[in-house]
Amino acid sequence: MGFCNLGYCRKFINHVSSTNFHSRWRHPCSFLYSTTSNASPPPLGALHGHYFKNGSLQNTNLANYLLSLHVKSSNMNHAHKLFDEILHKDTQTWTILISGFARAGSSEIVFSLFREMQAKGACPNQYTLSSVFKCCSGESNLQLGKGVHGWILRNGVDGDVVLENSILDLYLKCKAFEYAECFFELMVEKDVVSWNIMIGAYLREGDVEKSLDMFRNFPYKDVVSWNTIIDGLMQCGYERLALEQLYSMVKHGTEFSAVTFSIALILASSLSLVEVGRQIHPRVLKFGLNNDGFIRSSLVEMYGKCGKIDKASTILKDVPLNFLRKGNFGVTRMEPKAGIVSWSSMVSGYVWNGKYEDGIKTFMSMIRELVVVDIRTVVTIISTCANAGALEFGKQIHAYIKKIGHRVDAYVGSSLIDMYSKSGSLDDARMIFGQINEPNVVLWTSMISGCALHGQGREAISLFEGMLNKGIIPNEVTFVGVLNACSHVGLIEEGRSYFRMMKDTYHINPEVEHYTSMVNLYGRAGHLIEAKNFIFENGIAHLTSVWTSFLSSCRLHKNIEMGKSVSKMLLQSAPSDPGAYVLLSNMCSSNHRWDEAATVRSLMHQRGVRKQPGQSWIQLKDQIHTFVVGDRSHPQDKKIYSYLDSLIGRLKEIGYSYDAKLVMQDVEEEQREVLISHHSEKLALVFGIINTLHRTPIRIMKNIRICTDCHNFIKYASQLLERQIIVRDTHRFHHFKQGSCSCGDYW
DNA sequence: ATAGGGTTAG
Repeated sequence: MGFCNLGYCRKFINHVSSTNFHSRWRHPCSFLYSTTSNASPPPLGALHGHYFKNGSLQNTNLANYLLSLHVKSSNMNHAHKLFDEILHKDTQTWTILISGFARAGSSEIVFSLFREMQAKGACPNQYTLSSVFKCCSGESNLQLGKGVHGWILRNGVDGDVVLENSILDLYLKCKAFEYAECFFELMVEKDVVSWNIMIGAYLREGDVEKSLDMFRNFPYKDVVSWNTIIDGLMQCGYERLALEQLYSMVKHGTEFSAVTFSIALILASSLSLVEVGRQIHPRVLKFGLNNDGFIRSSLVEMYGKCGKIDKASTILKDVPLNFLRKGNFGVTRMEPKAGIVSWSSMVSGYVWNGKYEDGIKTFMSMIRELVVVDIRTVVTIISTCANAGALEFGKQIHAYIKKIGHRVDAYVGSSLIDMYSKSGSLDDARMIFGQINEPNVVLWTSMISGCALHGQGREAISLFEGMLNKGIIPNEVTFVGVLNACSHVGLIEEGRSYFRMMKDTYHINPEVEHYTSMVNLYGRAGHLIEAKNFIFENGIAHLTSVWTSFLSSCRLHKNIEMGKSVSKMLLQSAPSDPGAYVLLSNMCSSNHRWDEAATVRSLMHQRGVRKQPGQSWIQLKDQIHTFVVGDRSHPQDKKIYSYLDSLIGRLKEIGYSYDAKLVMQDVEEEQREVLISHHSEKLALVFGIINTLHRTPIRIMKNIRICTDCHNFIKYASQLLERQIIVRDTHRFHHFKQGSCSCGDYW
């Protein structure tokens, strides 16, 4: 508490008072505008070159003005270049650049500039300092923040309410609550921002009562106060309460801001109040806010949730590709933060529509255009790569992180571990994990889940034990990983005891995922009775997912009677879920009960239930190639099919036989054999074989589970071709090598 | 120049 007393010394440092940021902001070149009021201003690049040539950059004021123009148009790479050319840098020069990078969220650059500035003997002013604090808050860099705060107190820099707010925010973001509360009490001048910071901080901590209390007792609420409380309540899971506040905001007469619209749209879609969302959309258009990245992404999410995918993708499609082009005057300019989000939502939107390729390509072109992409966005994209299983793109982004010199901390590391393990490279995931020594629960959980995904049950368990030894408290996600690990390897006893540990030692209430994992554990090991008892003992018989898992175990262990009774029940209670139909039909056909299988299929057809079309994809260099069953759309299709036919023949010679039973398709019976030999994973595999060098491992991703025939086929292929073949299905990875699979045919 | 919208693991 050494520097709790905020009696700033009134000693003015000369340059602080003499540097009036705002008055110099417009002044030096204003004549440019007055003479050409209607014409667009000359391109900034030309101005820059002009001044460079005639030596104007020696005039610091003029150079600063030019610098500020670059920063205002978010052209940070130009700004940085100009900055290097300015001969005599004053405090303002540094401040303009630093605040620009702070606004863009490039904290690392801000920190290094700040250090450089101090080393060069330029004295930071309150504007520089609030930018630095903003970055410290963003990165939760308490150490640096404290140091700078100490420096302020030692040097008696005159602070204003803005600076104090940024300090307050720093301590709250770093969870130094006692200190922050004391700081708040002692603030000489508090404004609405100070209150909003406090209210927001309590909500982040989940202290709804305290924040609501503060909010209600605060008479000078502005639109941000309302946004904060509404969004915070929503984040804390109090969606109804949030909606109430939204209504009182309207009653109160506070005008909506862009943020309010964005929050309201998310609220509407999370409460499934599609009508509310639809009412908001035209108002968004009326306010001209449809170019706001946040709002756009909320609209996409809302329409996506209510099944209007077309509408959502239209909203995405409206974004011109040069929307975010930064820099010159003639082009639409956006606030950098919103720009990054809009861009990021565009990438996510593509992914959400299954257009991984477009999404990641957009990212790559963005990197080329923007020098600065903040790390949060990068993390979002890494998780996109993880879900797409796009190893090559993921690697490029990993390289990009190295290039910009960002430290791989627990946050970034977790997403990289997830990306590598979901893309099939557990070794790379292990390598990242080995490089980070942080007792972070998410970090450890990603590694545990990665092992589980690859069937490395023992490794997952030893990681989990290691984590406990380090004193890291596991959470509910950790247990999902651990239980999955047990169920993939059939470690019944361990699974049971970890489930108990979760409830008794860590007081975590099991969620659907944990229950499903337990039912999976018992069921896959063939303990069907125990699985059934578990379901009833835990009162989870109303959950569709546990029965679906149970049903798939019935199929695995060929217990057709139990399977049938469960399916019947499922077809009644969840008639629109395709899972039960598919499983039941497959179970019937694999037991040669063709008629019953056909009945199930026609019932499904009658009820208009459609199964998710199976897709497989494989990445080759910069492209993802996607295949569906019987796909003829690929440019190499002739080559693929003829190779596939000859491969089937060669595999049959070494023992592969076509497995007739199984896998439902919405087609006539006689087409069955043809179809099965043209399953999407076979096409993707052949495409991979043709286009890569001998012995290169092949990685294939699938959006549904791999069928028995394909599993068998790939086993033989891995033997014949001496290739490692890695397949990711919805549940786990299969590593095929020399004729066998890492799952031990247990999936 | 400070606060609010998207942010890693199931």
